[in-house]
Amino acid sequence: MSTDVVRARFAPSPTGYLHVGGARTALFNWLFCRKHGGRFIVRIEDTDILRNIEGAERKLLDDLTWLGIEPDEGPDQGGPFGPYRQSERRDLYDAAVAKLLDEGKAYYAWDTPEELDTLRKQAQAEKRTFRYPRPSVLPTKSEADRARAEGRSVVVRFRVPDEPITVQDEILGDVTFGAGEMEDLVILKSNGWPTYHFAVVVDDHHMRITHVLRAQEHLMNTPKHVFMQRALGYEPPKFAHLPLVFNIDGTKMSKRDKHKVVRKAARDLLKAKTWTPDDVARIAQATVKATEAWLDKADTELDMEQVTRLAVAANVVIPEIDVHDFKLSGYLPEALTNFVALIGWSPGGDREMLTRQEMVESFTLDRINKTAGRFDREKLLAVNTVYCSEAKPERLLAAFRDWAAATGSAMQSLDDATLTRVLELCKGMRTLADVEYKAGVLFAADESVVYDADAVTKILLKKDGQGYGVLEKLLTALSAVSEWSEQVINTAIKMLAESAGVSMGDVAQPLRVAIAGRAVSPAIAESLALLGRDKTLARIKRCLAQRTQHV
RNA sequence: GCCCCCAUCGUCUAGAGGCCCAGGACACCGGCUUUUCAAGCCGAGAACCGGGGUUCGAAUCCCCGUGGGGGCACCA
Repeated sequence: MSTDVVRARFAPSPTGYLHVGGARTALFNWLFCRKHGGRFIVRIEDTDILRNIEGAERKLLDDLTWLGIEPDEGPDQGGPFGPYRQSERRDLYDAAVAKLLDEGKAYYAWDTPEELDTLRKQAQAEKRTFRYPRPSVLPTKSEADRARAEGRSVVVRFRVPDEPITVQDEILGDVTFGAGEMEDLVILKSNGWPTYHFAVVVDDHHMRITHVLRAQEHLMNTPKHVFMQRALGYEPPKFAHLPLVFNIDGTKMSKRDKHKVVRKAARDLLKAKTWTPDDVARIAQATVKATEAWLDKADTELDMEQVTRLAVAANVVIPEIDVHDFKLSGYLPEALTNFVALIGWSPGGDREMLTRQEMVESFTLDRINKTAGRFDREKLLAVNTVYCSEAKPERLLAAFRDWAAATGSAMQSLDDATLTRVLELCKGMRTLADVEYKAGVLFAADESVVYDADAVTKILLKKDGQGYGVLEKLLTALSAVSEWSEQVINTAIKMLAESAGVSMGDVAQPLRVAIAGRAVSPAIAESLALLGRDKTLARIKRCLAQRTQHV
């Protein structure tokens, strides 16, 4: 490129939420641009009209924003080389196709899918690698028109030069492909839309893309792209193929994993005769026919809501795959990006926790690995824990509000002061969701407290119901507390434990079960302070009243 | 089947010929702390895929093998 301004892009298809793998690709492109004072472009690759999903583009863009990966040019912000949706750039592709056709570098073809399929099978039977057989004499335009008039579907294929090619990759080094290893690929589909390969080449040129950082699964596409760039007289950009990201078990991370986990659980329950096929359908709120097809691996038969219902009933956790999933699970965007940056890249030394600015400063292509990495959720959790504990109160508050709004948590209604206090009380949290898990009951209605059977047995009933005895004493003691503050409450509880000759745990635990229904809550005195005297006493009474049921 | 890429603890990685009988982080195990759950603190174990070279010297360079992965659409 004649200009020395770095321009890199992230080019997702609007087929769903942003995948974490895609997020990493986007992040690396963004970091690279920031590092070099370049421009980060987002382009929507929506040439496959059938696969486009309504609303997906918005979600994709919103997820990027949430991650702090803001485009300099894109559908939202526009820019000098727009439009930034391929569906709006048809004329560019048409012109480029016409040029290639004119110069004999591309040609018409009208084989039916069935014909191609037959040829492929034939090749397979003969243990031969199938490559589209280029006709020795290329069809003319009028022949193509005639075929079209006869109802044939006409495509345009690129005539791949019969010569070896070496692709220079900034990460992998030189990669050479032998002559005749690529077939004449379709560049214009019969519906008039360009294929991915062609649109990418044309757009990267017109958008002045200087660097293509993409996943390694695209490596084999690169020679095709370079051939096309040469044929069109474009200067190829620099390429850098990023190592892939897999699940911890080495399988590909895909949206299907969500179905897979739930399907396995459902099958196990069916096998154990815990569920019947009718149960599955009832729980999912779908037809038996649909659930059976789904159980037989037809992902599309059930939507995510139905699958989620099954997951809840089967008590399995659906793995997070999309950025949005991680958001709902309570991860901080800065933790997610930090973690994901570390798969296939490292800043060197023993550094791991980096601010975005530090990442930008230390980001170089030569520090990107060639080896595929695995997505270790445990490590992500650890990174998130560190981010939560190091976040400033304001940041944590904002992140929690963001999370609460996204999940529809009831804690949304709390005021800033209270929430800040709760967040402080919950320090040590691994995710934002932990906050609700731990402190949510304190803000719920008294009647909604459900007593965990295990906690009741272990804490209230043991030693002949010692726990209940403590609660009765607590009722009196707490009623008499002069001032309802954490300090005074704490003193009252301690004194009670001392005079009764029991440990702090013997008092705090029953009290915790009384107010929270289980053995988990923030520090007891703080919890009571937050709950308020009336509700505390009411909950203790309610717990005592249910004693008979417990026994 | 054909083409291509890759190879350090269970996982992510540091390591660009001697600084490495290999360092960090997560996980795991043991312990401490503790009114719960988390968090925190201390400690232990844990790897250069195999075989040949090159070199005074190789985790680092070369070759072969093995293993893992990716790609072979009118999907992107």
